[in-house]
Amino acid sequence: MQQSAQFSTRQKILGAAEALFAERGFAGASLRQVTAAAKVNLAAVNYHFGSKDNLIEEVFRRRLDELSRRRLERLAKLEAAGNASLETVLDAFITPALELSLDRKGGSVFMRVLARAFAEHNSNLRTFLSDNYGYVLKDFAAAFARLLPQLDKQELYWRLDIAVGALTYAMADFGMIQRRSGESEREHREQMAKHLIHFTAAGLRA
Amino acid sequence: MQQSAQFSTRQKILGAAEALFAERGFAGASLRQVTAAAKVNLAAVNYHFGSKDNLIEEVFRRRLDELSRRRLERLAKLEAAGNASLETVLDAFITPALELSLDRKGGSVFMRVLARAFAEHNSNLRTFLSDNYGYVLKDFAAAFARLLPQLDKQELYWRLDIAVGALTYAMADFGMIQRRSGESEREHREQMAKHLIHFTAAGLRA
DNA sequence: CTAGACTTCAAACGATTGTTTGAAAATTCT
DNA sequence: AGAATTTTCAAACAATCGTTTGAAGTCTAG
Repeated sequence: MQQSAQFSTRQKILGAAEALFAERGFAGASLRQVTAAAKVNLAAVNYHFGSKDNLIEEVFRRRLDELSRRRLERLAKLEAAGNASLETVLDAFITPALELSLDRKGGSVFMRVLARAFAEHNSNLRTFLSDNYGYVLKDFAAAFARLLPQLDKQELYWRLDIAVGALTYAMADFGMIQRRSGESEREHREQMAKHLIHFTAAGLRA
Repeated sequence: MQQSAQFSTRQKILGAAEALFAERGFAGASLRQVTAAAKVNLAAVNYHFGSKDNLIEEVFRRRLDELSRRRLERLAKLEAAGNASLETVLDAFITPALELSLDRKGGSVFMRVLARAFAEHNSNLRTFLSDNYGYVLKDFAAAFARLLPQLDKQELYWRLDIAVGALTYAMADFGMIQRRSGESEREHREQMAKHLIHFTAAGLRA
């Protein structure tokens, strides 16, 4: 009957860690809480991941490898088809994250974990993310630069910085808007994506 | 010689706690680290504040009481003078925070602590902030509603939610833009405020 | 000056932290 | 089947956590 039986110990730990990190933060969630939620032995974390810090990095790697791939794939398709606009490029960035959020296997809290990482200002974690996934933001920044040739470099960077903030915050569901009753999770997320693209595109080209 | 001598034990603890909470989070910063940085005895925290949770709330109270007062004061002045526009109302919200950031007495990290609180999704902390300072956001939301009568309630709430995200993220300095060499902290912050107002106003009225 | 209140201090409380150990159990390979 | 490898487990490690204690120190009012 237990759903978790079909997952490996590794996957059970990653899933429980992701949920608890989202809820309590990296320092706030202990390995005992994680292993209890995953219904595995405490020592399994150090056996499979070596340390808590490595577990944290693995929580990101599990989602970000595919998320980055899908984002860049969509972006490349747009450019190849000559369909690149502020709206479609923003869509290429947002939609893969939205699909991840709707993924049955617990992807719905990962964006919250990702936003937590932004708050860790000087830690190894931000360096890890920047080193391993910074190229994604770079490619998107280049696409925006092509679409906004009238903006000088400084002006563009300011706007992209603000746009990343709006996207990060909204996709982590940090805001106060709750899903309306009678509205499915999918509908709610799609509404959010629609407004997010509209708002951010206007801010970028203002 | 030591600058801290002019501050009371209470103030020294609040200042050190604010800085360490910004850097390591609430769970990540221990009371021993806080009292060591403040150069006071460990027991002083429980003597003056009762508990770590109370200390956290007091870190917010110390800044937010005045910040909220100044924001609403500016907003009221705008409305009295009939000068309310998206730009001026956003300015009323942002400028007091900018001034706080430039305050010599360590206000520069408080906005980062505030953004951390947004990541604590279900904790007592968000309830505390919402209960005690939620009226500020409510008053500003009402002002925006008056300025954007063409938007229905749902549409308006979505945009305000996204705007709050952009403001929170940017004012916490979570982004990647660094202060340029030869640029003062004040100039940097003022540039940020200018771009933030421009971007957000465009997003709101798009 | 002295009594009383306020503040600081070193030390210790039990609980919890991440990590390690070595043996038991389960799995894989020949 | 048995040998070898991988995985799980209960137990313990030292370190650190928030909090409490009671005595020593500092300050203020009468």
